[in-house]
Amino acid sequence: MENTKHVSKAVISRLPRYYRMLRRLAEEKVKRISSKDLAAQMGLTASQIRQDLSCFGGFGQQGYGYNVDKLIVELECIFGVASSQRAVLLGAGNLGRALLRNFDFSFCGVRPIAAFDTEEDLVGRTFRGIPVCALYELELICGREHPDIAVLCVPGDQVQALAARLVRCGVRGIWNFSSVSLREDDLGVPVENVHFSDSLMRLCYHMKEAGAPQE
Amino acid sequence: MENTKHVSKAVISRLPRYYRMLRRLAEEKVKRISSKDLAAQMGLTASQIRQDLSCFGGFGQQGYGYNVDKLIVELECIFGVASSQRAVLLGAGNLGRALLRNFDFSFCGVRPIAAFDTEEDLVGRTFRGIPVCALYELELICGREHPDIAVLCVPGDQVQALAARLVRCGVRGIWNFSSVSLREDDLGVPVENVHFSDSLMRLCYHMKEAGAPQE
DNA sequence: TAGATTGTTAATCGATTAACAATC
DNA sequence: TAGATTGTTAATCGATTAACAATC
Repeated sequence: MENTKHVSKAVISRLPRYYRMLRRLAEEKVKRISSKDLAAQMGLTASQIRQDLSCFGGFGQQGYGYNVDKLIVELECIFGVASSQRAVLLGAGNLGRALLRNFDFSFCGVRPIAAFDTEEDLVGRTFRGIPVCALYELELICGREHPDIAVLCVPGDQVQALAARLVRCGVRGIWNFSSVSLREDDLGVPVENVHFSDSLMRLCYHMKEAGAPQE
Repeated sequence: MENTKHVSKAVISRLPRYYRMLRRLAEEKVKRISSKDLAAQMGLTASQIRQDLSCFGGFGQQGYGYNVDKLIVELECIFGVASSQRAVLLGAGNLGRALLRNFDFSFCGVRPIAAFDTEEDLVGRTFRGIPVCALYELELICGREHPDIAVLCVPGDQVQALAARLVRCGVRGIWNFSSVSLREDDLGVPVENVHFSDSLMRLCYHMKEAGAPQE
């Protein structure tokens, strides 16, 4: 029903930022906020915030602003946070383990249920209560547990084949940390590629720009 | 000199993707590529690629396309990859260690020189040859080594103060993996915030969209 | 009631695409 | 020379900002 209007990519990439800021405000016991104040805190315009939110409904109130807790719930609804997606993690190397141990999956409404690796020494161990299983058990365990999301932390050369295998296992979304990009068009399910190097290169670019003018 | 035209944010965020793709093509021994072929492989339009690159100069040749190796060098120039930035890493927890061990800093022309932590058991250890130092030595070591970039992998509540301290130590850019966003306007140096949760929430959004229509 | 602030419409601005002369 | 493909200009498209009536 909220699917009628097309929501642009730009809007979608701002929504998680709104959500983070609102969760922080809620923690600080802020009960209400105007688009004006929210904009100031986030470095955006009030107009843009109202425009973005109005894609999904009228969540505010004239003369009052937005109720922080209510808006959080609305955003969780938009993202499906409440529906608690189940995730499997592929590759329990340094990065995979760092995610299992440190990343707050529940913030996004995601719950890791198992990790997989080919490394003998890792299989059987658990990290924050999540067991590492042997990769050959993937089909078996997915058939039983029906995970929604696969988190890929494996070397780049294995990613393409593994992603296809996971889609056959029924996962409906892929969160890809490997160095090789995956494409939704190839796989048939939504993909988010996380490329650390892109971010670091952008930083280097901006540093170069910041350095150049005055010197 | 390439600083005359203003280059939009959208262009800057595509440049690292071009660079990754070209590096991959170079590995596969591809010597030349047209904007048309590059666009097809990346899911963009040829026009956009030519427009983007022309912000920085005429790197192609009519009737031929782009020389892959030459274009790689041009992009490295744009990002300052060749100048080899030196980085310190703050917080040698799971994520910090995962970066030190796995992430290919040199791909971006960055070289980690030291890590810092307050944890006694970590101080003195090395990861991939990078020593973990005590945090109280930060000013001393920065005074001696003049790092360009700080990589922040510390808990959210410490980030703001630590970032300011690093800027006083002379770092010119901050790569922030903590859950709290930093802003260039507050710090006076370029910042890249990496928010895993934003990416995962976007994935959840797209999964919800993909699921809704047919069912 | 008066003040504040929304949701929405219209105006502006910027980014992407299309077209094509230039030229390898 | 003919074919291919660039860099750039103009046209289109979309996203952001400004303005304001509606209303809490």
